[in-house]
Amino acid sequence: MSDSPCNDPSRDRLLLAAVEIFAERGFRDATVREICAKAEVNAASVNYYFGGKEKLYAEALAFALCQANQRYPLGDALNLGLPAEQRLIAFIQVFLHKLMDNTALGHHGKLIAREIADPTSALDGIINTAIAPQFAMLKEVIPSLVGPGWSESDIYRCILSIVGQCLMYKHSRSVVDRICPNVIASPDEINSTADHIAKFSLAALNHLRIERTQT
Amino acid sequence: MSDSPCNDPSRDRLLLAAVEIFAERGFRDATVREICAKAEVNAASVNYYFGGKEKLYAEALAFALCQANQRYPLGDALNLGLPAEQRLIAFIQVFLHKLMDNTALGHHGKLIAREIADPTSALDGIINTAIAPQFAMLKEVIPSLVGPGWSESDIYRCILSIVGQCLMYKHSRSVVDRICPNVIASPDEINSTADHIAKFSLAALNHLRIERTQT
Amino acid sequence: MSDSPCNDPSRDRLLLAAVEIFAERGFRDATVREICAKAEVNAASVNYYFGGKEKLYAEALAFALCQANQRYPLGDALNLGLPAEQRLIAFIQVFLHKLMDNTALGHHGKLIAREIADPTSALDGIINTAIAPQFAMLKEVIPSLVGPGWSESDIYRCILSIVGQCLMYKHSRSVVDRICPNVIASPDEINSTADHIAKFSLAALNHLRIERTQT
Amino acid sequence: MSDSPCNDPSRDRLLLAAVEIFAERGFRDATVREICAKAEVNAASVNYYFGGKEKLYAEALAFALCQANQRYPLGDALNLGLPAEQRLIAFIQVFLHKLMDNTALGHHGKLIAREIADPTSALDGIINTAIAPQFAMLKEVIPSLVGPGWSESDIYRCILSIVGQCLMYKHSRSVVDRICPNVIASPDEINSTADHIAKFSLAALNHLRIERTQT
DNA sequence: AATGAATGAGCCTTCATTCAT
DNA sequence: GATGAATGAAGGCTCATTCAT
Repeated sequence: MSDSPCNDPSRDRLLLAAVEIFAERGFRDATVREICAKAEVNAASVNYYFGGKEKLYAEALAFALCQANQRYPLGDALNLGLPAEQRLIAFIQVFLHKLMDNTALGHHGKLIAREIADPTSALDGIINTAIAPQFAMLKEVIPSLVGPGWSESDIYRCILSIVGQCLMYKHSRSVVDRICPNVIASPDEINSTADHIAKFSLAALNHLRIERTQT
Repeated sequence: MSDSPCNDPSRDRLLLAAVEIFAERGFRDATVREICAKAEVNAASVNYYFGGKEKLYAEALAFALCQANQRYPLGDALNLGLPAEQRLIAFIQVFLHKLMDNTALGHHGKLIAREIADPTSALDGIINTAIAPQFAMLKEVIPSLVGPGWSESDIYRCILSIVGQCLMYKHSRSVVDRICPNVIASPDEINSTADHIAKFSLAALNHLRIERTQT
Repeated sequence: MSDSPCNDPSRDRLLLAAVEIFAERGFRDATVREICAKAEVNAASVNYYFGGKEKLYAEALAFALCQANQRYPLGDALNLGLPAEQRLIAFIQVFLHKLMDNTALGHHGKLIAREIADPTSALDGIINTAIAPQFAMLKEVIPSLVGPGWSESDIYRCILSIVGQCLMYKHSRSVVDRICPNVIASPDEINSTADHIAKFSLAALNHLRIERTQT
Repeated sequence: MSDSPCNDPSRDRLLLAAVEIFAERGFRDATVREICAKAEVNAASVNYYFGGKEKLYAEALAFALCQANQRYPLGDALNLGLPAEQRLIAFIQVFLHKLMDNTALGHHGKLIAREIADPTSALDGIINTAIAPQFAMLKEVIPSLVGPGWSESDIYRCILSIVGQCLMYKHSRSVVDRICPNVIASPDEINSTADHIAKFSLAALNHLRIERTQT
C-alpha cells in the first residue's frame, strides 16, 4: 500500500525487482529467489517484508499502477474546459505512450497486461483504482462526439473500440512486431499511430453521429 | 505437427486434454499429471508421445489453431467476387464469433490469446499458419475501402484498428465483464458488437478516404 | 491401512523407518528427509507413497499398533473359560511386557505413548482399534473380582488404577530409571514387577469386595 | 535458575508466557515469536535474556516446578507426627489435585508431564528438585504400611503403583476423557478419584502386610 | 509399444538467531 | 541495555522426467 519508494531501501528494491521479474515471467514462473537475487536481499525477505509471494505480487501490481499513473497523468483528457475532441486526442496520446513505455517503468504495463489476460484476485482492485476512472472519463467524452440517441451499450462499444485499438499494440505486441514491425517501434511511429487511432476513431464517431442525426 | 486427430486414440485424447488444460491454466500452471488424468492415460505418456511438456504445448497450440480455422472458415471474407465492404463485414462477424466461442472449441481461442500475450517459440509457427493469412486478406480488402495514397504502415494501422477492436473482447474480457457486462455476453450481443465494429470501422475508413480525396 | 508389510519393499521400509524415527523424535522433530534416508529411498517418496508427512504418521501409528497386538496377543486374558483372577494376571503380564519391549517392535509403544501424551487426530482411531477392546475386557473381568454394588465410575477407577500402574513404567520411564533403575530393566525384573502389580491390584480388589460385603 | 519472579518484568513475563506456550504446544511446536508476542516483548528477547530457546525451556521448566510446589505444598504428607496412613492419604489428595489443576498454574503440570514423557537434559534437575523429595517421603511412609520384610525394589514398586495410579489421569488424560469422561472432570470427581486411589492403595498395602506376616 | 514406479531438482515458507544501533 | 531489521539453514512438498519392465 505504500506507493512511494524510498521508505525502506530493501523493501523498495524488492518491489522494483518484483515488478520486473513478474512482468517478465508471470506470477508462477517468477521465483522468489530470483526476485530476491535481483534485489540483492536475502531469500527470506519476501516473507519478511510482504508475507509471501502472493502478497508481494499484489503490492507490486498496485505499485506499478501507481507509478504508471504518476508518470503518465491523463492531463488534458480530464480538463472539462476543453472540447471533447481534444480531450479524446489527449487521452489516446497519453494512453498509447503509457502502453508503449519501454523504460524501467515499462514493466508496469506488461505486468498489468498479464493481470488482465490472466486475472487473479488482485484484478478487482486494479479495475477500481486505475481502469474504471479512465472508462468514466471516456463515458463523459464520447456522448458529445457521437451525439444523442445511443444506448449505454452503444457508448461502451465505442469506448471499447477506442481502447481496443490502443491495447492491440500492447497485448498483441508480439504479433504486431512480426507482421508490421514499422508502425510502433520508434517514438515517432508511436506518435503517428496515436494520430491514426485518434483520426480513425473521431471519423467513426462523427460518421455515427451524422448518420443517426439524418435518420 | 500432425494436425488431424484419429491417428492414435491416446495421443489424440492427450492433445484434446492439453488444449483444454493449457487454455484454462496457462503453460506453467497446467501440470502434466492433470492433462494425463483428463486424457485417461499414463503420466509418462506426455514424454512418450511428445517428448516433454513444452513439445506437447507446441503441438496443442498448432492443433487448436487448425481446429479453430476449420470451425470458423473465413468464407465470404475470402470471396474475391464480393465487394470489399461486404468482405470486411464477413470477416468481423466470423472473427468475433471465433473469439467468443465458448464451446469446447472455445478453448482454442483462449490458448492462442495466451500465446500472443506471452509468446513462446511456438508463436512464429502460429503467425505463419493462421495469422498472416488473415492479415494478407485484410491487406487486400482495406485499400479499396480507404482509397489510394496511403503508406503501407497506414494500411497496417487500419488493419490493427479493426483487429484490435475485436481482440479487445477476448484479451481484455476480464475487464469488459467487470465494466460493461452487457455488451458481449449473449449471442445477440455478440452480433450487435460485430455490427458495431463493422459500422465503426467502415465509417472511419470511409471518412479517411473522403478526407484524403478532398485534400 | 495395509497392516502387513511385504507388499511393497520401499513402502514397508519407509513405514518401519517412520515408526522408529517418529518414536524417537516425535512428529514435529522427525523430518521426512531423515525417515527417507533411513529407509534408503528418495526424499519425495513419503509424498509419493503416503501423500504427506501427516498421512505417513497416521499409517505408521496404525501399523505399529497392529504389529504390537500381533506380537503380544491378549491370549488367556480373553479366555472366558478361565477365572477372572487368572485373566487379570495374564493381562498384566502381557500388557507390561508389551510396554517394556525394547526390540525393534518396542518403538511401537513409544510411538503410541507419544500419541497419548500429545494427541493428534489419529488418537480416536487408536482408541477404537486398540485401547477400547482392552478396557472392555477389563470391564468384564473386574466386577467379578470387586463384587457387586459398585457404580460404573468405580469400576472404571479400578481399571485405571491397574492400567495406570503398568503405564507408569512406560510413560514415566525416564523418572523410574533415575529413581529406581533396578525394578524394570531386566526381563526378570519385568516379571517381578508384573507379579507385584497383579498382587497389589488383586489385594486391593479383594479388600474392596470384602469391605463392601461386610457393610 | 532464578525461581522467583519480580526481578525483571520483561524476563518474568517471558517466563510465564513460555510455561504456557511450551505446555500447550511442546518444545518444538512452540515458537519463540509466539512466546515473545504473548509476553509483549521483542522477538530477540529470548536470546537476550536466556541465550536461546532451549535455555528458556529449561528455566521455564524449573520455574513451573517451583510455582507448582508453592501452590500445592505437601503439607500433612510431610508431617512426621501423623500416622502413615493419614500422610499417604494427604499425599494422594494433594498430588492428584496438583496434577488436575486447570488454572493458569495448571500449565505447569502439563509442562512437566511433557518433560517426563519426552525428556531433555533438563529432566535431571527436575528430578532432584521436585520428584526425588516426594519419592523420599513415600519411601518413609510406605514401609510402615506394608510392614517389614520387603526389599527396596518392592518398596519402590509400591510407590510406583501409587504414583502411577495418579499420573494415569494426567499422562493419559486423552484416553481417560474418551473412555470414561465422568471420573475426573469435576472437582467432586477428583476428590472421589483421590479417595478411590487412597482406598485402593491402602487396601493393597494392608493385604500385602497381612499376607507377609502370616507366611 | 507403453506404463507404473521412482527420482531429483527446485519452490515457498518458517524460524531461531544475529547484529548494528 | 534492549530492540528492530535481517538472515541462513532447513523443512515439506510439487512436478516433470526417467527407467526398467
